[in-house]
Amino acid sequence: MAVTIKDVAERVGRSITTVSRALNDYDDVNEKTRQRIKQVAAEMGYQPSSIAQQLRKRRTDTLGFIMPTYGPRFSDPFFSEFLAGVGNTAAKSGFDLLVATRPPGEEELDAYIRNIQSRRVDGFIIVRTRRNDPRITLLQEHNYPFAVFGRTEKHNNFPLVDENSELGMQLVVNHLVEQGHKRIGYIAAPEDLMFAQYRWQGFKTTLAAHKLPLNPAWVMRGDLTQRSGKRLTHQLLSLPEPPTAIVASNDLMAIGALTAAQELGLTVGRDVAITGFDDIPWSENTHPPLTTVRQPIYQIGALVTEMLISTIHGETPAKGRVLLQPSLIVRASSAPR
Amino acid sequence: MAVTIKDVAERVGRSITTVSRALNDYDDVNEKTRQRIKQVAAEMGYQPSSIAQQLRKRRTDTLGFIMPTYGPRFSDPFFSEFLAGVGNTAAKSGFDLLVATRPPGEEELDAYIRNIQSRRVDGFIIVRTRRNDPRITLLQEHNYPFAVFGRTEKHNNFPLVDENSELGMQLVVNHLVEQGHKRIGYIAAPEDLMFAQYRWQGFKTTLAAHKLPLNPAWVMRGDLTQRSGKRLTHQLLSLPEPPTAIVASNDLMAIGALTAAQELGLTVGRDVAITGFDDIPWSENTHPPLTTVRQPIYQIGALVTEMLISTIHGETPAKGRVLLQPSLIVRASSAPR
DNA sequence: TTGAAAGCGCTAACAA
DNA sequence: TTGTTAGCGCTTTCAA
Repeated sequence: MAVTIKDVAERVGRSITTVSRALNDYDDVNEKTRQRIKQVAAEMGYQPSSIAQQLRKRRTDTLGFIMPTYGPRFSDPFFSEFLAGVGNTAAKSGFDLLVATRPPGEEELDAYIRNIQSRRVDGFIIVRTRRNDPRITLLQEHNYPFAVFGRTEKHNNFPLVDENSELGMQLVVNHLVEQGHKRIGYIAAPEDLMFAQYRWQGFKTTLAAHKLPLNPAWVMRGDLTQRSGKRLTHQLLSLPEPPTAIVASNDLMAIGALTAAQELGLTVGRDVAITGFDDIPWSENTHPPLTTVRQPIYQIGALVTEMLISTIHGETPAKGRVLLQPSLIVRASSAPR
Repeated sequence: MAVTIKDVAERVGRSITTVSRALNDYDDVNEKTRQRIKQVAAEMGYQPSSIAQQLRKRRTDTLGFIMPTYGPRFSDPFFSEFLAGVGNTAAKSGFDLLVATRPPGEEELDAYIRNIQSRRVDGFIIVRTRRNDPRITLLQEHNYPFAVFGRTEKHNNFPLVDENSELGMQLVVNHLVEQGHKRIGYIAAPEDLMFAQYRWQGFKTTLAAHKLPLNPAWVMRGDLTQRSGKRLTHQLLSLPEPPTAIVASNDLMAIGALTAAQELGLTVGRDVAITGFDDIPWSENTHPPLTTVRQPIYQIGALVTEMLISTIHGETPAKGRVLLQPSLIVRASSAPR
């Protein structure tokens, strides 16, 4: 059995109370006593039971992160990088990270409710916001701490980090127009995702600013996977008057689009331009390398986590609402015509 | 404040004990009483404090998964898929999942020690075994439950799942030989990783079986990243007598190799064959699509988790040691010459 | 500077 | 069938 504070107390010949105070650096402990206690505790390999501490202190020093996933074979690279940002930052502040995966929907919300009611974690990290995000509604109703990557359609009166996707799309479209493209197609993201809105807005607005046509036949909606990017691109490029450039709203779909274009015998960059969004690590290793918009996922994860921890500590986060400016990464998939 | 068992007890006019027993379906509770208690508990939104339960029951129903990661921008797709397998399986058995990321080394081992001593989790999932894995040594010394994906150099007297990499490499080499290749290069994985050993063994042995030469100049060692695959392939293909086929010991390095070959103006599949290992999701979307060996990562994650949970429950896992048979996925990167 | 005692919320042995 | 009691391991009053 593991060594408890009682074992240490008996060994030192002091009370449990004194041991606790010594170890927690209270200043009403005799310096010699403290040193001896610390030494013995170390020798015995004493480590306080985190469970007992949690019960007593009424906090868990644990963050909850429930990843919204669809199929089992889920491998959106977004998550591993974001997770690293969250995990490392949490660890730095002495927080643990409780992770779960749930498909968006009832089960997902149940998981939140159970974790709230059983006080399993001190707060939640939310990602991939939806237009009317039930997770946020729930958390606000319960007055439970959380911090978010992404905005929602409503108030947004909570700690959040988001990236300025409208600007990102503006950069993409400007770039394509400079390359001489006039017929630009779009592969949108699922409508309920908030970032789909912003990216689409940015696309539409910038197109209009250039007085370019927005042919409804050139607009498709995918599900963020390569598979759908590939399928939709096949459709786009088989139109009687196909677009000369295809803007995908994430990298995964853009990668699928590359495949589709090549299957049709086209040379991407020369015959058709394709762009992505996110700058996932392998977008620089696609063939040709992918023009895309950079989002610093790791840093965003870190930032959101800092905000959550501030909130848990009862502080108003130093930066309550951060909007990051993305940058365009031009690669060969949108080479000059 | 959250509702406790005491609140429910007072509301029903029964003792705390009775409420506890009713809710946990003990059979020594009057059926009417039980029904009433359950109903009231539901109405009040009562959920037992998991912390208090953990303290009392002396188990946490939580699994620990410390991911060995190098740089911060870590995005090995292996992990997200494995994590999904672990997470979903754990959830199915009522276990939570505590996740952390640590670079292999002291800090990593410290994290294990602290989690063991503070009894934060009931057991650990270990991945990416090293030849003499200090994590396993530690866990065995402390007699702490764990289950492993991968073998080690020594006894392997613990619950493990691994895939038969030797066979996998044999399939790869046989395939390349059938395509007429005689000069086959190899990009190895970091030497301390156990799977590097098996894959290398499989490669070497099969080459010898075909009485083909193993030119030391054709063997390179990478760090699993695309970047290193690319760099080493540049070197391999710049040799006076370059190999006509390059076997990479994982997909990420193979993808880097594709890029390098193309930068040198070669057509992969025709001028040079390149193969990977893992079948990560986007190996089918590379250009050309990558010939590789399939590992069912998600299922492996699920299987390891089941083993760990059995071990925690004090059972000997039904299958204590599983060796999965991999299969070769032939794609265009190794088309006939 | 130290210790006794209470109590966080729950389960389980024991008694009634 | 129900309730009383002890106690999991810790922190924190309060009193000495």
